Amino acid sequence: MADDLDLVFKALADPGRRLLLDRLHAESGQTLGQLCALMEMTRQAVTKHLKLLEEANLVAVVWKGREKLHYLNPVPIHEIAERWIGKFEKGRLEALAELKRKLEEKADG
Amino acid sequence: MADDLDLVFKALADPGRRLLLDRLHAESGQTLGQLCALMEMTRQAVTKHLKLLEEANLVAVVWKGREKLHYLNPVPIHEIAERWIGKFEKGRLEALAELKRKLEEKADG
DNA sequence: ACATTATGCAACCAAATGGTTGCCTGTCAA
DNA sequence: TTGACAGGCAACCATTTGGTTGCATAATGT
Repeated sequence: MADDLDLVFKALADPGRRLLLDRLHAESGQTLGQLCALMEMTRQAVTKHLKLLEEANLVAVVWKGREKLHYLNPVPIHEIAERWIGKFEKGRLEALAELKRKLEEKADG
Repeated sequence: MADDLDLVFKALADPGRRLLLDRLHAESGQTLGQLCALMEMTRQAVTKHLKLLEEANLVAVVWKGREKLHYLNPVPIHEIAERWIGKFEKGRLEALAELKRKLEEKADG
């Protein structure tokens, strides 16, 4: 059960990795060293997080000499929004209304 | 770092839990027993998954006699879409264009 | 040429995760 | 009133996760 969608969800499940995506969104093309400066952990730990992001296709890497430049790939996040979240956004207000109704029924007895 | 957003992302990181949300989206008010029927694991394991979904506020529970009824709460998913994914959707095409450009530069040398 | 910089790779570790089994409790129906 | 049904709780287990340290290697600047 490690399909593409699952890799993306798992990659997004860590606050450190979400921070990395935030930083790459703010400024693309950052080196590993630059990204490490923001993360309170060793370079090797950051590398592991970036590896998961790459495997989920959320980040693409371009080597330039001895430097590893990182770029955000917006496609997987878009697909999650479209294919998965969109499904729940449809009928959202109805679901919310039913939830409220059921919670009130409980209160009534 | 276990704020609300993080709880939701972590809850969504498991395919079994996403399936539970799918099923509750399709038919709300299901009992634990009904939900267990779909999951190839013990009732106790399903209970643990549902607990995480409840803690993330993705699922609300109403007891009816000896049965535990589960309802989808669409609010957290909506907030993730608005507050987090929306940020990346903005400027999505620009990011994609830059990514392509950088990948081509690499190919050129 | 050589020291420094940027990074990779592997072994190791603690804690969290995802599952199990076994047993207990409360509710319903015959 | 008693048995079956719906579910809770706790202990336990294997694997994964998220981090570390130590060492190796390739590119760069002086």
